[in-house]
Amino acid sequence: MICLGLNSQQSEAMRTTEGPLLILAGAGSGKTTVLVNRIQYLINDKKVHPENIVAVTFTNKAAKEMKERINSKIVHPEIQNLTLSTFHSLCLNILKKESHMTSIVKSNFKLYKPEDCLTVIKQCIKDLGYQYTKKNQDSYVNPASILGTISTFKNEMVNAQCLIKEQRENEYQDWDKILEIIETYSWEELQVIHKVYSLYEERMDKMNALDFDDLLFKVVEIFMYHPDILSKYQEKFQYILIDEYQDTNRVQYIFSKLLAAKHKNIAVVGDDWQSIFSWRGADIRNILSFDKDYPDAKVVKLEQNYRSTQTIIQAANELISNNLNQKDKTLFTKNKAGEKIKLYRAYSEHNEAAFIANKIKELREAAGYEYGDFAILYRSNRKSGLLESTLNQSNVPNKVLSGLSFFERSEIKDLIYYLRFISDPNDPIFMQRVINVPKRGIGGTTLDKIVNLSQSQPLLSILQDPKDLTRINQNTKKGISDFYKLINKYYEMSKRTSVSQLLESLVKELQLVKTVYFNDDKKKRKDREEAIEQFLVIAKEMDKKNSNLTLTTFIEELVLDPGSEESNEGYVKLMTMHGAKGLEFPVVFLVGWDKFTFPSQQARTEFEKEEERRLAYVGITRAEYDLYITYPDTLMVRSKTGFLEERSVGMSSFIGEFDSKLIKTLETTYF
DNA sequence: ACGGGCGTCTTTTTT
DNA sequence: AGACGCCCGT
Repeated sequence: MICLGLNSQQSEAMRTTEGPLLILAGAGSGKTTVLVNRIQYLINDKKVHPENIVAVTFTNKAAKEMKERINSKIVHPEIQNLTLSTFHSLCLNILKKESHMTSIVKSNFKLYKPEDCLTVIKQCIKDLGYQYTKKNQDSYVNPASILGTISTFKNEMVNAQCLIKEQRENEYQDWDKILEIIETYSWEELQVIHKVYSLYEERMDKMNALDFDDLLFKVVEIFMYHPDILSKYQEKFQYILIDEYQDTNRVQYIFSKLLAAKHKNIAVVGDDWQSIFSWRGADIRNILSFDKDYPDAKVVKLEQNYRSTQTIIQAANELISNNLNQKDKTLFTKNKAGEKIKLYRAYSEHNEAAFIANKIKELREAAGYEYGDFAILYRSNRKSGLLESTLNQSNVPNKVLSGLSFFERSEIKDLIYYLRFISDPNDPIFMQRVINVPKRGIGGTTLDKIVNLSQSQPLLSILQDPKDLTRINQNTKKGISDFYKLINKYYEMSKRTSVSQLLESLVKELQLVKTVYFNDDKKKRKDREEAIEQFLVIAKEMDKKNSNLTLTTFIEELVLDPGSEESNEGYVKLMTMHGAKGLEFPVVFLVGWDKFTFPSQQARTEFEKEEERRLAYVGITRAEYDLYITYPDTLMVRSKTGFLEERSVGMSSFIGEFDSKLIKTLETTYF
């Protein structure tokens, strides 16, 4: 088969179907095209059944994009049997199928979001006699950082017991790395971590809850202890494809390795230059040493960039060449030199935002760009607010992506937590979020009492008859009773009605905007009503798509993929550089490239600094034609004494890392 | 003693 | 936007 439109490396990556294959795909080298072609080739030419292929991506966005391209390109009666999903949802499905075969997870487990886990952690910290507020106190334990640490250990397949023993528990652990992590903590810190981790495990287990990291960890445990189950999946998934391999962490790496052990038809795609998730446990060594794991691996390099101008590629190459530990490859393009990279020094963050708003309007009028051609990328979400409001003031249509999504809106969150509590009315975490929404006279103290009591008796029975709660006043009692009646009603209803019907009557009964958000101005209230209406539409659509949609499945989908936001055309897109990975835009603004914010002050080790540089590389290579880099000269910074002060910062060191001939410095102006 | 309203501080990056 | 501390009303 001659495949027009693929260069020889791309074509080779497509045709090498048997045995291990490493595809090193530079930015903009047509990676997704190759993957889709490869799947098509497997199905049409190699006659592989779609059900025997699994393609794993990192983000929902990537999975969605690939699905769309496969559906429009590949015609096959059983194409829906192809498994294409993120690591997490793949593992969720495996766990749901296998939970009855093993004691590793209970059937009917539920999934906790990070914020739910944080609530659990806080309670653990408190119950162990530490404090999670008041930073200056001796007994202070930072819940977020403990949760991060637990996540790190779970990614390394270390449970609480294994942590305290400090002994390798199974052959899949990378014990050197684990020791390295352990060494970053003092003995005292480690004791605290161990105590909280143990209690956290116990509580999660008791509530029958799994966190995101458990999804992978538990599947690998099942594979380890049930060879029959593993072999079933090895037979099913004979052809394995893993995208963004440079972002895999240990447990994902082991998962892939176990799955591929039998047939060894594993193709991984990645770019070590774009590895930006090590803070989440991603281990760049997984891609760097793929050829050591599979000595007969074939390596294909996709080095031609089809996305960007010469200038952009040259700048990106010069920047990344400052990193030492990386695979030897190049990135080149046959595209035109194009525009120079524009550099703008702003007086302040306001001035920076105003410049961008102005420039977008100007380019749209003078250069024929649409609003949808622009993207503004920042290091941290903190930056989105100012940019968003400045663009709004200038009447530039825009959308903040990947930040606070639709499902993060508080009225939608209220409803989701109601649904979650209805789906499991014995869950104290879900209850806490809704018991006093709207106000029912139940405050922190009563809540604590209820939660404490729920350790020894079913939550629902406490709410039904709060006789064991000491000293509660009439008003509070009434509130609890009202809440119980409400939940009980919908709990019963959920057994019979569809998700959307349930949600619809819940929305009608709660009247959230009237009862909770009555203090908002008119416009905001209308906005909330519309969001709720939109949520109802989403529920209806999901009901329609899946005629036996259960409340549990509905919730799982929302938890695991809350960002199913359409990348709307006609809007300027705002997102983090992390969020922009895999995307491309005709015109890109990289904002906040000042010394203080980028590279991040938190990045202290050489390794972390290199990761910041890779992030810069990702940012630069998102641009097709026109790239703007901006930085504020002064920044409002909180000093150590706690006061906000204006500090003069200056430009990021990264800007000096590429040839100044590539840069055109723009004049600083007031707007 | 308890709930609720209001002011103040803080926020890397994400499945 | 959320979490938390402080103060006032019941």
